Amino acid sequence: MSSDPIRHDRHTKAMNSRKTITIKEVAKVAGVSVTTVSRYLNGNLGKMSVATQQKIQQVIRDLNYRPSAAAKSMRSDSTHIIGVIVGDISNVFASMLFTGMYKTLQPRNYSVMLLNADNDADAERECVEKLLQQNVDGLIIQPSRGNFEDYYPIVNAHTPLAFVDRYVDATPSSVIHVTSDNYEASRRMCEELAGKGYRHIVVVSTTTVGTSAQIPRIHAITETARRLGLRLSVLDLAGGDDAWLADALRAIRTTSGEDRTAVVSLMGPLLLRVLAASRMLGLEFPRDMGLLSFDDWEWGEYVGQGIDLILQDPETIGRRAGEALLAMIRKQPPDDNEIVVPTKRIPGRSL
Amino acid sequence: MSSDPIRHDRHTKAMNSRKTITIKEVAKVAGVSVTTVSRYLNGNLGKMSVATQQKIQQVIRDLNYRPSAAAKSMRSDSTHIIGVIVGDISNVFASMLFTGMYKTLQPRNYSVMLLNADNDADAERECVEKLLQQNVDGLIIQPSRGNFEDYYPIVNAHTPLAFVDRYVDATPSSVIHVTSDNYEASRRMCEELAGKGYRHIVVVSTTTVGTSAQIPRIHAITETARRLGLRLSVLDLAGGDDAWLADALRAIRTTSGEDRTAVVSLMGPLLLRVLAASRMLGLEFPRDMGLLSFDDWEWGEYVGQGIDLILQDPETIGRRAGEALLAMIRKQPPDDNEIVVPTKRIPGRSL
DNA sequence: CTGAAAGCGCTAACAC
DNA sequence: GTGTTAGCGCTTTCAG
Repeated sequence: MSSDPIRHDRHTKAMNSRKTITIKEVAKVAGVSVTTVSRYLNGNLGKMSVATQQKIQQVIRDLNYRPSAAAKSMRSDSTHIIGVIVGDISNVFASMLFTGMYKTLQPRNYSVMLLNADNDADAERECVEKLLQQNVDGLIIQPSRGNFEDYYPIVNAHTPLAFVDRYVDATPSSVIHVTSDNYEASRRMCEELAGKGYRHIVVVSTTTVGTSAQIPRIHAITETARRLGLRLSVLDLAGGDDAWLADALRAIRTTSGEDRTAVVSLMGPLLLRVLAASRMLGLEFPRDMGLLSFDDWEWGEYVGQGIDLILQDPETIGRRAGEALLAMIRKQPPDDNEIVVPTKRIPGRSL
Repeated sequence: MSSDPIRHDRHTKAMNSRKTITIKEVAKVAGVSVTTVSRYLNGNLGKMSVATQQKIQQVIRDLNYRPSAAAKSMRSDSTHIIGVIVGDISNVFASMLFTGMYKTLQPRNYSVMLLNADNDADAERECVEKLLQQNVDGLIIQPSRGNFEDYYPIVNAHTPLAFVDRYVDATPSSVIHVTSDNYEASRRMCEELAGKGYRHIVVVSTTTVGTSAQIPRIHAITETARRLGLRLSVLDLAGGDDAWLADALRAIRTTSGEDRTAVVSLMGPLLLRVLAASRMLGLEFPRDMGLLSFDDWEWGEYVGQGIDLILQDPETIGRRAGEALLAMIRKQPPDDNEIVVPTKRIPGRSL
């Protein structure tokens, strides 16, 4: 062995291993069987002699051996991959959500495959299909479809599933569900506005997706406004541009008369639009109107004297979803599949 | 067949396929060989009779067959997965970068495995290892290490590689490299500040990573400032909090004397810190000092009367990296491996 | 304490 | 036009 006649460049730093090294070669070079190597790799060192272990370890280093995930998963039927589908990755919400998941999944040695459904039901179906073909161990979805029927393939494949952020009708109890406290937060907000003397609430929304978290918010606001005798207008921005929004706001101001008006934006990106429209109109908050927005991080704090916010906690949503999913994968279903993550009211100077 | 005596629930919507369906079963049920099914699946319908095609398609639907990516990749030695490693996913930059990559990769039917290196060299090494075990078809990395030696395993595995955003010493020309025009943009900015009458530049940086894009920016600013005879201070925030920054800024103001001072923040997150510190001090821009920041999206536009920005285009960086990488995977190396994506100067009212 | 060998689901020669 | 069959690299009984 030490007088190996064949030229090899194992010593070269930039070694160019043409052929992929397999467990078989490791076994051969180490002078043991593949079984033993496999056992070593999986920490299954029942009563393996220390000498053997060291030998194997040495050979693995020398040969630069790297186990093939595909072959492994084929036998063990577990990929240690979690599939994640979000509505729109360019959104800050999605990126924080992902951060949260990652923090729980990575330490447990799970990898994440991240797909974007573009808030589109068909695209989402394809994403699901792709991930099922990858045989992912679990799936976390910010759903773009409203009815659970569309997710049957996942259930049939026996793949643990968690929904985050949005609501899906007829979701079976075996599916994990993690959202913000949309309803409660909206109700409290309405009561606060009324307490502050606002008599007219203008909701700015954009319900591009039927499953949007904006829906329960609108419900809560509607009910609470009715109960408290507040006037309510809903501006759905779908399609409209900033100028359209500016017009709408101006019209509303006119009709408000003596009533104090508060504009409520239902998500971070909408706040930007409201600010742009207000700038066109020369509106100032809270001088001319009150302003409050749902949001995902605190940039609004630095706008003007600070915008009043209801802050979601996407990172926690992601973390909890990841934890619950891992529990399911381990066949230890969590006690409660309905997880609600509280939002936080950040006071500003726009009310 | 129509009088199948065995009870099955193929008609049930929520069918519970216990066993995984393989290509073999499809073949059997369709009354053809596995080869034929495989050919059908891969669109390799040389002279396959239309009848056979339809039959197979039908059976695939009926059985709810889903090809196994692992088995496929094992034979074909290609996973159609691209590994992506970023420094910090919670960063807006990373999320836009990812968006850009995704837009080129997804239509070409590549999936993305996204890992976070936490701006840490060791963590990054593990990420690389993991992705190589997954046998990814290509790798896009926002590098956390400064020397190319550390990336040899990737080269040895013959995996196409692209670096984005940051610089790695001694990178071979076979590796793609996509960055902003950091140097040029910084030089132009200095000249602009001088032209506007600023005599003192205060750079706020945080060089947590040795490979940071902030380095070339600092270089360019240093050189240009010297050439133009501007005074220059560099505040490295590493470790310091907002109060520390406030103190530093106050001290600098004192020493500035009659010189007009401009604060230059080298990345978006730092701008937040500068704003927080200024608020503590009661500083206003541009009344007391000028302010300009590098950033990744235009939120600064809405702060005060609008912050002067140098906007990066992370989405384009990601897109270009994805395109070049795909070209390499197809053995069509792009003409130029050094891709520079221009930044954009967004005028504000803080200078 | 270790090994031999079957087989996971698929592709691609090579046959006919 | 379609079928047979040998592996891809690994885990895991079952046997010593």
